[in-house]
Amino acid sequence: MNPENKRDSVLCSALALFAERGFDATTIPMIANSANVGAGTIYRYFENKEVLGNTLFQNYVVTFMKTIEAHYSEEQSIRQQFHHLFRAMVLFTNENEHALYFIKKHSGAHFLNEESREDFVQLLNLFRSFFETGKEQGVIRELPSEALIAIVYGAFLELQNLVRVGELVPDPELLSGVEESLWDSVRHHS
Amino acid sequence: MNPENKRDSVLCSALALFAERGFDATTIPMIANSANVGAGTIYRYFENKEVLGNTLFQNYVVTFMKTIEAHYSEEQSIRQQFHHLFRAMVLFTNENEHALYFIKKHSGAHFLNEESREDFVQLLNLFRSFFETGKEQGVIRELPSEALIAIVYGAFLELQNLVRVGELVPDPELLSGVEESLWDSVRHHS
DNA sequence: TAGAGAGGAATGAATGTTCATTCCGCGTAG
DNA sequence: CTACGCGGAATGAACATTCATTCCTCTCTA
Repeated sequence: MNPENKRDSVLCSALALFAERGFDATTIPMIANSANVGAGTIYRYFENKEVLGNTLFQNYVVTFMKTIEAHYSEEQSIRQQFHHLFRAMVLFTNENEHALYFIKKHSGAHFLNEESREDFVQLLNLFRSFFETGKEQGVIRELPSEALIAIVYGAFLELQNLVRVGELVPDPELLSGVEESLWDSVRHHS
Repeated sequence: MNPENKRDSVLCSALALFAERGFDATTIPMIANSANVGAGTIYRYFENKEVLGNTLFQNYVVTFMKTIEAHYSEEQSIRQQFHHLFRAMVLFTNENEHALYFIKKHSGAHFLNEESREDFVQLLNLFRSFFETGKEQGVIRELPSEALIAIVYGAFLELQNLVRVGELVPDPELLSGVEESLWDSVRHHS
């Protein structure tokens, strides 16, 4: 996001700081400072720190879902659907630095309100229904969908974190290697 | 850990709370209350909150490494070594509730001191050398070891979290299914 | 066209609250 | 009786939040 106004500037700085240090370890003055804005200005746009956190969380969960849905079609083979899911995750990560890591780090956080939690459940449901279909077709491994999600989601986010801190460079070769690895972890092997 | 004295009681309560809510969102009075101890008593045993956090972190990272090493032998085949690594992770998880999740959640936290960070690097090195050997033998997929670690570590911890919150029951069938899934994600496929 | 004035936006010092940490009086074991 | 371990109220620092004031920009007037 290129901050074109103070509100966006606050959101943008808060996202980076929350992802880096966590919600609780980030202070309002830090955010104000990083956004080049007075502390009071933040309260013109957000009722309080929690609202700011929830706004960010919901924004990005919804954006993530849209990214997935935009690249998704139930017509295709499960393998192709998986490819699109994976590409959507990569795309979202590229277009929204810090966002996926912020979501992951705070998906169980205490400051989240009901709406944020529901949005997150919906996101998981996208993945769940994919795996359910795959298992019905005998293409996906017979494990609880929760477990399959955890494997792909956990592995991907841990990788994304390495990229974030610069320990890994996401060139095409690495990406396709990772996609294959994750696919092998969830597919049915005969 | 069965708290037999006040110090252990504090450690035990702090571990559970840090894992649940995170270091920053956990207050000293919360810990004192949960440990059935006065707030001041905590300071008889730990210089301050950071020291308490680092003590826990180092304790469990070291215990985790010991658990792994106790079940490890370089003589065996890579597949067998992987099995032992996996069982060690499960074992450690069973014997030390909350501990692995605490480690994961805080492995990049700002309160960690140099020593804690070094211990964590050592832990990762255990995994790294396993994967390096495996790649040399052509048994493990050609991906950077960092990436392989992230996949196994990320997936396992996300799963362990599901178990922790009760969404998944770790029966033997599930465990061996997960082990196979993770093995398929890192092994070389011909 | 210049200048005054209104109204919204922005600021950061001031406020009240919450927390880590300290301190002191109490009880208990030796 | 004494000394050590303990609890929890007391303290001060750091924080989220508020608000009186300033600053900007647009508009209306002479």
